Amino acid sequence: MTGVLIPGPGKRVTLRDVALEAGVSIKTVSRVVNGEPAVNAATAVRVAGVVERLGYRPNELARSLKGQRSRTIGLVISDISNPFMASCAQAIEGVAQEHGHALILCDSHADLRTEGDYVGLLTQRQVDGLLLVPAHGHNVHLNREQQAGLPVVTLDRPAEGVQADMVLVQNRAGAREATEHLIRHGHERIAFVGDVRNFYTTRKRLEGYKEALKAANLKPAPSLGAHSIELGEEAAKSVLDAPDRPTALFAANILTALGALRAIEHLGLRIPEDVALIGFDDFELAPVLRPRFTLVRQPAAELGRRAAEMLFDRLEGRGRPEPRRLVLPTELVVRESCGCPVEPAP
Amino acid sequence: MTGVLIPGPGKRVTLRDVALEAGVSIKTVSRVVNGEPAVNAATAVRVAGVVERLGYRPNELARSLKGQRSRTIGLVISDISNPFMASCAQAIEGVAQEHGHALILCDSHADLRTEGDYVGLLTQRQVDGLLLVPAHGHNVHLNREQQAGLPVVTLDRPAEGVQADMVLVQNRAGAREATEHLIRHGHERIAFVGDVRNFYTTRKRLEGYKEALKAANLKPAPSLGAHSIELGEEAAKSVLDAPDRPTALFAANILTALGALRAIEHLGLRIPEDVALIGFDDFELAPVLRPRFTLVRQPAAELGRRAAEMLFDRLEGRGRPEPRRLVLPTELVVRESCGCPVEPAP
DNA sequence: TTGTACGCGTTATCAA
DNA sequence: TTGATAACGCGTACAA
Repeated sequence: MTGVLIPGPGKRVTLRDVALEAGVSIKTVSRVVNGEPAVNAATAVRVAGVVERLGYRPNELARSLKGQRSRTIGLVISDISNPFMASCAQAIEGVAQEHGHALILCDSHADLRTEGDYVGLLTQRQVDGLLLVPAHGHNVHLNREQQAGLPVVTLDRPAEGVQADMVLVQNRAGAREATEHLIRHGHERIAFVGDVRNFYTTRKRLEGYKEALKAANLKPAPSLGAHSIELGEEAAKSVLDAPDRPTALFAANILTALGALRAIEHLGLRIPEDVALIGFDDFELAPVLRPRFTLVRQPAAELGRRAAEMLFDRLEGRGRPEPRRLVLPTELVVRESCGCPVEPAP
Repeated sequence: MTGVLIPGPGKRVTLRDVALEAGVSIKTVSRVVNGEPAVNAATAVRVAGVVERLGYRPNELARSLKGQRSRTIGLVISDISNPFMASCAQAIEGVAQEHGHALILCDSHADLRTEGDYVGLLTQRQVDGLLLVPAHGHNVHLNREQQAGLPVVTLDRPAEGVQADMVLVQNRAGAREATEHLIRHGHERIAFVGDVRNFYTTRKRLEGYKEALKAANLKPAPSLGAHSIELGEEAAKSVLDAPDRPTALFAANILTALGALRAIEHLGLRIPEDVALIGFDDFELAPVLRPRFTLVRQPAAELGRRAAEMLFDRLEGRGRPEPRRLVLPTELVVRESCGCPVEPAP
């Protein structure tokens, strides 16, 4: 026995230690710790005292190994530094917390291979379920895990090549509504600046845009592939430099919205007098910009929350076995960049 | 060999299954899986084949239980939906990944009690180390874990009542530099709008602000307690409504910066002609605002990265035993809201 | 080169 | 009401 009272590194107190100290069997300690009924009140109190004094904490790893469930879920997200994703993640973390589960965070950087690696790692860690924002491509790695019985819920977009639960937002309807709003302002040449074409969200928003134009007998003018603010700026510039300059722009995500903003300024045009502008995907500063930014808002927190809840429905055995698909409404937040009258300062 | 190739739900393949199928002992399979040398090449190949065919994946939980290290670290962050924190988290996740560790994400919502609960949960899960953005208050719960040998690194601010490694940014120097910049523009009445006074970062920035004013023989005019955009707006309004209106404002964080922006507009003042403005804490839209926003930028990703690296230094036994403290430089990004000449559009 | 036996810390079974 | 003992899946020590 050393003179040191503070336990050295790595010396964790186990059930055995408590049992020894309290003069009972480890099972009795286990019972007390887990609040099982069949324990003499007196011994329970005594054991609880020792537990407290020694600072015993159950080893969750051992519990998991024994119990076949890790009380852990995995989240593979495409980019946590994206505020939209961060809000999703925050909501997910909250739901996991409520259900007594830990959340392992993985950032795939929207790379399919990285995503696959992460999914593998997570299953090795015996996660009880998986939430993911799938990278573009064929998410085959999910098949294997699903067939092994791992519940999977995707959010923001569906996984390809796999049948999984999913929670989406109304990309098509949202884009359509925004475009219709521009049409109602009298615009006839409305351009679309969007991200990479083979992204699910880009495609859907493009569809909505086209639908609206078609219904009004107008000609679509899409420009795709803008995967950064810079590319968005270039795309917007070339669109606005065309001979028959569009009088309105629909920027299908935040990157292109900001890029468009820069392009418009660079060209010396005014919003909304020369070019009306509507974006997709919320950002905190939208109401601070001048003119105030009109956009299609996505319910980020709710997206995360509902996806997590859907996962726990599975984990807790609720709901039908067939894949579920939930689509959340977007909201057109009308401010000024679309050409609507300036609100009085609040 | 059964006829069913696809394992049913929950039926995880174990070393035993592989061993049985390959006609070898468990240990031999283990050797093959872990790439240990002492294995006959032929059997190694055969076993590897079975591993592949059965889709065996080592149970990381069992490994951890045996090996006394979970290859998992915990991150307790105050608010993941804050872009600054999200960038930290992203960098941390990357470093964890590089070191083969999983990252458990916990959002304390800046609540001390929640933080304590999370720290407890994480140790129960046998995390190898802890990263946290401590909530305000006495972070006593850390003492216990630290004494049990758990490495802890805090970021953005120090923990109170505990000696732990930490990575900070130069709050004082950054604020001082910003204030000096305003002074150099000729301002003599420079107000400070900041978050809650007992926040470490608020205090340090306030100190820097005061230092700069004192050196110039000017009188400080701080307004504290602005813990939301709305409160920031009110604070800025009351400051700017005072009889001797300040000609410049230093907004000590992003919330107050946005609040100030609103207040200034509401009062019908112009930036920087009527009020010059400098903020603290970067945001993506700063260059998009008009006028372009001058601010003190914090190296969020580096903060996260360095903190994580510091943790792994400990985990891998590098470095001295005494607590380390790393302070990263901030950068004054001069744009227009401070009164500097308008840059030509790029 | 391969296999046996044990232990990691828990919970579950069954007997006392 | 309690306790010995066997799992959980893996790695380590030692034998064969």
